[in-house]
Amino acid sequence: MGDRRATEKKMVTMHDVARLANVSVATVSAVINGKNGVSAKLTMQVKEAMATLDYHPDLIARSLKIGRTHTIGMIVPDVTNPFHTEVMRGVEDEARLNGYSPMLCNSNEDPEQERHLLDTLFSQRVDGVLLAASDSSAVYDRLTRRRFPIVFIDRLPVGHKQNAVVTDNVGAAYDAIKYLISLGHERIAIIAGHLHLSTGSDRLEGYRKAMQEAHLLIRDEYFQGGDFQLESGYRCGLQLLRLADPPTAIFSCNNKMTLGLMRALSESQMPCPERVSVLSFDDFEWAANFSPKLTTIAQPTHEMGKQAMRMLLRIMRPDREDLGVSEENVVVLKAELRIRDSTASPRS
Amino acid sequence: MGDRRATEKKMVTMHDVARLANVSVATVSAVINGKNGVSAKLTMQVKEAMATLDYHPDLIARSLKIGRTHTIGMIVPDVTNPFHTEVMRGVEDEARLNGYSPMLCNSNEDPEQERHLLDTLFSQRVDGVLLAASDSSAVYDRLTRRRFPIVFIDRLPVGHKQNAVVTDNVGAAYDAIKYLISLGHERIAIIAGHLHLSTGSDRLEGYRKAMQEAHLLIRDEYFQGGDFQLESGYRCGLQLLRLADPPTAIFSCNNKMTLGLMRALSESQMPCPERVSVLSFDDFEWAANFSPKLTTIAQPTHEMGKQAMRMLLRIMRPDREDLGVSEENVVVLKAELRIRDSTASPRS
DNA sequence: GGCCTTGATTGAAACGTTTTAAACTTTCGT
DNA sequence: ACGAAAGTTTAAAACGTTTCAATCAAGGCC
Repeated sequence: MGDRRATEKKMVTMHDVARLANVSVATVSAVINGKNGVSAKLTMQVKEAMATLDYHPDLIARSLKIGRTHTIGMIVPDVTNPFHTEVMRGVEDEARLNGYSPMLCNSNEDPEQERHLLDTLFSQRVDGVLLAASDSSAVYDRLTRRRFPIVFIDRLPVGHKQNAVVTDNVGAAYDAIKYLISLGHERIAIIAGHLHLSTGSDRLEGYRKAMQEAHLLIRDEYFQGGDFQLESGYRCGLQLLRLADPPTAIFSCNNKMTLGLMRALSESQMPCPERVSVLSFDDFEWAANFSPKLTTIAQPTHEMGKQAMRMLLRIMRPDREDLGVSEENVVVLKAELRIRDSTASPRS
Repeated sequence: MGDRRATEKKMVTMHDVARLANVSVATVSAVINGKNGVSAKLTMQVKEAMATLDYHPDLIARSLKIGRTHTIGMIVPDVTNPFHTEVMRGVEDEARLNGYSPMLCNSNEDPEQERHLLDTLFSQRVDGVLLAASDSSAVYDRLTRRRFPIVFIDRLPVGHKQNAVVTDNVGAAYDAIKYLISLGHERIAIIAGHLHLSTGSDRLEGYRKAMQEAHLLIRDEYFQGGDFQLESGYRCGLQLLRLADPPTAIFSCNNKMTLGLMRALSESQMPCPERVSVLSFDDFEWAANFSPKLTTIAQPTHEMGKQAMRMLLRIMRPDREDLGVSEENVVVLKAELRIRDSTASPRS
C-alpha cells in the first residue's frame, strides 16, 4: 500500500468481474440482465465476484449502448410551490415503480430558461419529459415534430390539447364562483394568472361563465391580471382594495398569489371575511392554519403526477403503433371545493 | 416520403455533421469544445451544419468518454417541505452557474430508500452528491472510503463533522430558549426531532444549555421525541397539552412538526399565545400569515444551498491535493430569530 | 530549392456496456 | 460411434463521443 496514487479513481468494470470469475464479459452481462442460459455454476461465480468487488454497473455505458436512459425530466415553474412538489411526489412514486428516475428541474416561470432546460434534458437523452409549461406553443411544436415523448401536466399553452393531464379548471372555477354567488356576493373580483396558459385562461373562463349565468356585471376594474407569483397577488390585491367601490369577494387563481393577496389585506387592515371574502385555487397543508382558514379549491396533486407518469410511460413505449389512432390523450381530473373561514356572506 | 419507418428515432450524430460539413469528426468535436486550432472557414462550415441538422451533442457518449457527467445528485428527506426546496434553489443557481445539472431525489425520511437512491446515483455516475441525511453514519463511511465526493447539507449523522454546511443549531436553539425565558417562561417543553441526526440532537442541546444556564428544571415529561413529520408534531402536542401541569411554552424543532402542533392546539381549544407560546424552527413564506403569526428561527436556506454546492465543486475538482490537509471543511451559518405573535409572556 | 518549424486536419483507439453470431460442449438418437 | 440438436460460452462489433499521434499544408530560412 505504498504505490497507490492518491488520485486513483478507477471504477470497477465488468471486465474486472469477468476476470475474477474466470468468465467472459458477455457472461457477466448475461447474469446481470437476468438472461437465462447461464449455468448455475457460472451464475454463482459471477455473483460472488460482483459482491467481493462491490461492482455497480455503469448506467452511462449501458444507456449509450441500448439507446435509452430510463431517466425522465420534469420541469416545473417553481419548486418552492408545494402544489408542484406534491405532483412531483406522485410522479416519483409511479416512476420508481417502473424503473425510471425522474430529474426535477426548475424553470422559474421563465420561458427562456425552460427552453434551455429542454435542450439540456434532450442532450442528456432523457427518455421523455413531463412539462408544466411556462412558454407558449412554439416549444411544443419543435419537440412534437421530433416525436419526442412529452406530457403536459397541470398547465399547457392555450390551443394545445394533446398528451396532457390537467384539472378541470373551468369547472372548478365555475363551481367556486357559484358558491360565492350563493353566499350573496355580487361584486366578485378575480386575480387571474398568465392568460397564455391553460390554467390562467380556463380559470378565468369558469369565472366568466358563472358570472354571466347569474347575470352579474363583470366590471373591468374587477379583473386583475397576475402572473402566478406572490408579488403580483400583492399588487393586484392593493389595486382592488383601493377601488372606490371595492369587491366583496376575491377569487385568486393560485396559492402564491393568494399569499400576496392576504398580505395586502392585512396591511390594509381589511378584515377577511367580514369586509371581503377570499377564495383561492390550490389547497395546501398550511391553508387550514391560515388566518383566517382559507377556503380553497383542492386539486388531486398526487393523482395528477401518477396519471401523468403513466401516460408518459405509455407514450415512451417503443412498440407504439397507436400514434395514428389520434386518441385525444387528455386526462381531466376533478377538483374539490374546501369551504373554510375566508368566505362568508357579504355585510353580515 | 413513403419508405420511412414510423418508428424511426435516429439521432443526428457528429458523423452526420462531419459529413455535411466535409470535415472529420475530430474537427467537429474540436469546434464544439471550443478548442483553438480550427480555421475560421471550417469552424463556420461546422456551425452551419450543426444548425441545419439541429444537432444536439450526446452527453451520454461524452460522459462515457471523459468520465464525468457534470451531474450531481441531491437527496432530501421531503421535497414537499419548503425548507428543502429553498435550499435546492440555492444549489440549483450555483450548479447551473458552473455547468452542472442537479437531480433532486426524495428519500422520504427513509434510510432504506436513501441507500437505494445513493446506489442509483452512483450507478448513474453523478460526479458528487449533496445529502440531507436520514440515516446514521454507516452509509457515509461506505462512500467516504471510496473517496466519493459528498457534502452533507443541513443535517448529518451525529459524530460526523466533515464536508458539511449546516446551521448553528445549538446556538439558534439556545438563543430562542433564552428569549422565551426572558419573556418569563419557566415551564418550557420541546418537541425534538430524530436524535441520531445533528439537527435533532443539536437543537436539543441548545435547549438544554439555555435551561441549565437559567437553572430551570427540565422535566422528563416536557421532552417529546418527534421525527420531523407533521403527524409526530400533532401527537407530541396532544401529549403535552394533556399533562396535569402543562408547559407555558413549546419549542418545536421544525416546520412540519409545528404544523401538527398547531392543529393539536386548535383542536384542544388552547389559545396561543395566551395559554401557551409556540416557537418554531424554520421560517417559511406562510409563517407570517399563520394564525397566530409564528415566531420562528429562520435559516439562511438559499445561502446554505449555494455554499454546499460550492464546497462540492471544490471537492469534485480532480486536481485536489488538499485531501491530506484535513481542513475541517465545515461551514456553519447563523440563523435569525423572527419574533412574531405566537410568543408572549405567560399568564399575561 | 531543400529542410525545419509551425499549425491545421484527421484516423483510429479508447470509454463500459449489450448483442449477434460463431465456437464450443454435451446429450442423444440411430 | 457418428452426427445432429440443444445448450453454454465467448469474441468482437457496435453505441457517439474525445483525444493522441500521425499526416498534411504552408511558410520561413539559409
